[in-house]
Amino acid sequence: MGVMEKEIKRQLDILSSGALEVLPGDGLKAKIAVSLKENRPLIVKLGVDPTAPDLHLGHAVPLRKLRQFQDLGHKAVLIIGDFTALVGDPSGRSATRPPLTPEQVKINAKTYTDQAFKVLDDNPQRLEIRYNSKWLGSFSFETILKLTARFTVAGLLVRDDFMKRYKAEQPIGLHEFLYPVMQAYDSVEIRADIELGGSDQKFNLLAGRQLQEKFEQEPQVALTLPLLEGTDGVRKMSKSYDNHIGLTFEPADMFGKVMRVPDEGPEQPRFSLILKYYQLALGYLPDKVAAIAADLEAEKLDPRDAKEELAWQVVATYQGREAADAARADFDARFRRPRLQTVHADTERIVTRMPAVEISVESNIEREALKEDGTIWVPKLLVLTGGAQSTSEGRRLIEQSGVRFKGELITDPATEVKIEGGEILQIGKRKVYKLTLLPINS
RNA sequence: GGGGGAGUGCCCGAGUGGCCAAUGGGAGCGGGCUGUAAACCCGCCGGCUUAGCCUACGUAGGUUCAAAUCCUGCCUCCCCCA
Repeated sequence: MGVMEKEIKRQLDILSSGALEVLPGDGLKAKIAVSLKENRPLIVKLGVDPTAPDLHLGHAVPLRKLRQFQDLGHKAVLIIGDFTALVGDPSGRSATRPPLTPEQVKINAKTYTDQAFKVLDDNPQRLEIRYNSKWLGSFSFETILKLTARFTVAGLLVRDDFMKRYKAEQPIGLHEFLYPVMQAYDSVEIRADIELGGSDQKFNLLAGRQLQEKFEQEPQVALTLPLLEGTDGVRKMSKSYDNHIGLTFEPADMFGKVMRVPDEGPEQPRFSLILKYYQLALGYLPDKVAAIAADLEAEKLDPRDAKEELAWQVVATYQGREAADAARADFDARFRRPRLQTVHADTERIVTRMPAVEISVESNIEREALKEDGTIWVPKLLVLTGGAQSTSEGRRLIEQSGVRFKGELITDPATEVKIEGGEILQIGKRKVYKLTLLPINS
């Protein structure tokens, strides 16, 4: 095998790892070959819809793949779909999604790129960011007619979710047909060699190929990535399923959420989900993933430790190493060896993230929460600290043995405690507060 | 333009006059257990210093001793025909 062939194979192995589909099957190999022969980087497109400001680990999957391309010297082009977002994203369940204002889109796009830069290489040689309103926004109706004439209704109806909805007699907005068209045009505009997307994007990616051909460009290769399961280990990660791990979550929360992901999904090989996270959420190269898999299999690596490392890496990426270290120490202290009861004496030392809650004498006497002698009804205290939404919830927590004040279990919802400052209040396993008493006039 | 259907707690969804703060599932929360905030088991899951009271079933009225349930207007959504 020649040097060239070896390099092609190396890149192909890395880039196709973890991919769900590569269409056409040998397309990626051909693109890499051309890239090497002509000594030019491939243009790799990833489209982003700035409709939702909250990004989660699932969104990071294509970003990781994009990064792999960058690391091999290729050029990532991030398309911010600000134009499509203005129209309002019709795909999926949430039927009434109000069109966003330009300001919102701008803010969302900023949030997105801020997060994306934590994964991507921001070297301008390797990364370009384009807003599709730049070209789509100025299209005349005539241009649109010419564009749409290149697609047929039957062709669009082939699309899985359109067909399903059509058969199920669910509504399909006319403008929804234009989505693939717009996205396809983006590929033409930037002359994409490869476009990445989730499995739900397959159709749109293929539409790009179709349109590029009409514009006499070499059609792009569509590379789809599997959807990452959420913290339930079953359904795809999504905010609407409440199983997501947000990229902006508090470090401790983020760490815990990763730890909480099951080792494997139902009826899947052991540890498959841990490995999937390594591969997709962290973008580990195939040989490293294989090594972890082997160690797990041989019981050289404890699955708990594998997951802990995973959690650390995730937090480190988005929140920094220090935060990751702290989150890990915190997790160990709270959930690992000792039960909380026995460790309580040391809680203050061990628990790294312990929000100090200031109880203001002045404002709370006015609200009749804190009495003049410094005592307070516990359910009220729980609300003041933010540990409970309502005194009713506070009551429940107490009734269910979830509340400790100065290490002592509170069992009666009517209990009042005296606050002098410095007391530790624990609510459940996760919430620990240190109370600070603010004197009057401070 | 015409005909039909629907709006219930964070989400899905039962409930068609009193037994409804409203079945069930999911999410969430507390406890137990544990390598794990997994799995599993038990409990909670509108508010209120809570054996009681208040507010709630799109919205505004009405019928009734009594309404999520019946009637009317309005709003929103969906389907079919054109």
